[in-house]
Amino acid sequence: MAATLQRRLAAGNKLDHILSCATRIFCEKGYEGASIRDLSRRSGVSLAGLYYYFESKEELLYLIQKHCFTTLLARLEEELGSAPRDPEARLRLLIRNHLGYFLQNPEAMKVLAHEADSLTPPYARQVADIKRSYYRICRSILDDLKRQRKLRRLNTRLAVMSLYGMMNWIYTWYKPRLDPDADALADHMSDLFLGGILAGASGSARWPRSRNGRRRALAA
Amino acid sequence: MAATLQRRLAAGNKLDHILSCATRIFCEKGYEGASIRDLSRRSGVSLAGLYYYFESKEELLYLIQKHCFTTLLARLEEELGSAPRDPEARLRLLIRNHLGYFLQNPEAMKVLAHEADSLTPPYARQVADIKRSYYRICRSILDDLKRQRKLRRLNTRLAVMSLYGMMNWIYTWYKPRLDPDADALADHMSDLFLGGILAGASGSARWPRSRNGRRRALAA
DNA sequence: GTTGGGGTAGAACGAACGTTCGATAGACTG
DNA sequence: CAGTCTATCGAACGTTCGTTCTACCCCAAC
Repeated sequence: MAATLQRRLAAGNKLDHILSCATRIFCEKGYEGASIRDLSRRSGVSLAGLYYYFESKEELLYLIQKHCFTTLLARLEEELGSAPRDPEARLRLLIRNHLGYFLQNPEAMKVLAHEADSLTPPYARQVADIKRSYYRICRSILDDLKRQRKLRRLNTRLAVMSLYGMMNWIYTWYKPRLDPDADALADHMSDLFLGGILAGASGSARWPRSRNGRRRALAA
Repeated sequence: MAATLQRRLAAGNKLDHILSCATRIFCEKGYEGASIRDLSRRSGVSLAGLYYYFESKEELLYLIQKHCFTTLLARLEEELGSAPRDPEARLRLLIRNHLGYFLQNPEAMKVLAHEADSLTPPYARQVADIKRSYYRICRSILDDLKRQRKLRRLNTRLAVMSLYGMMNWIYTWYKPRLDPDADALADHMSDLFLGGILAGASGSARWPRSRNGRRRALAA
């Protein structure tokens, strides 16, 4: 194990090259659909040679996911460290960070979002831990916002999941030529989400609840 | 081809059984990760016997996706047919229809959302056509809403995609015991989305644009 | 009572899979 | 110069894949 690590440090460049090829292939064909032979062809490394750099196909996916989530989380924590205390500002920062990283690394983004369930327990747990940290940051910002604005009816779990859904779904539709850039997209989603949170869940009853507990649609 | 159709009509029940087993397997292991042998075991039909009912593994996925999208679209069109003209009401109805169907068929939902790219051209195009119809209904409702409320800055494409992202991402996190039921979820997402659209994109400038065209976060 | 076709399955096909074996070439170490 | 270690490869291993071949059973029609 220690020997493996040393090897990797010595040959870091080539592993990086392999990982970036693997990311592209997983993105194009999915984890299960991609083969080590595809990776061999694309990277120019022989089939057997690849196994000098990793132990299994699954570890390959793990390395990609771990690296991306770690980077994403580290960037966010750094930015939040020197950010204002205001929850709205912090949430906007989180969204900008998330979309900025995702649109800069669209292939990795797809592998993160689409292969979230492809790892089995030994690897899956480690990635899940990082993801949980990332989730919790967003959730605690939202809890702060809820307190600050007295949003009594806000279900923060649902809100977090809705926000991540909006953001993570991007990989299925985003066209760089057609759609706005990362910052504009972040503004759009920040406005949409914050507008919805602040307008809908406060006591202002813009959409009054009907008797059975569901909201009625307004007739005009 | 006509003979194939006749066979299927005659033995419709068994094909249904196979399709429902296949849906569950695709849901659990993904399209690429699932094998016809899995399906044989689960359905109780021999490996060769299965091929009496479909022509290939890919057609199996196609049949599942086509059936689900067609049902979803038909339900929506029926409900919208006898619905009020008001775009907000119609949008709420669309969301309720979408989530209602998805949470009633969670395995199929995952296969639709997660294997959207797994079909190759001959099959993919037909499914894409149905999806496009479904997308356009939502988009045209949003265009109506934009006109009605004079939401000058609303990018309807982004709005539609954000909404679908919120809704389709559900399959990654929804826990029936923990989370609200379909109607409550539909209300939550309707309020969030409509609140965001109406508050953020109107001329009211709740979040003033900064000089470079991006919005500034408020300091309180 | 024979015929014919719908429905079924055992066994096998060739191809592709993830992984490993054994060898080799070069570079550093004593 | 002998010995070790890193990095690499061709070839092969055993397994599983999607699919098909062939034969069988059953039951209705003639």
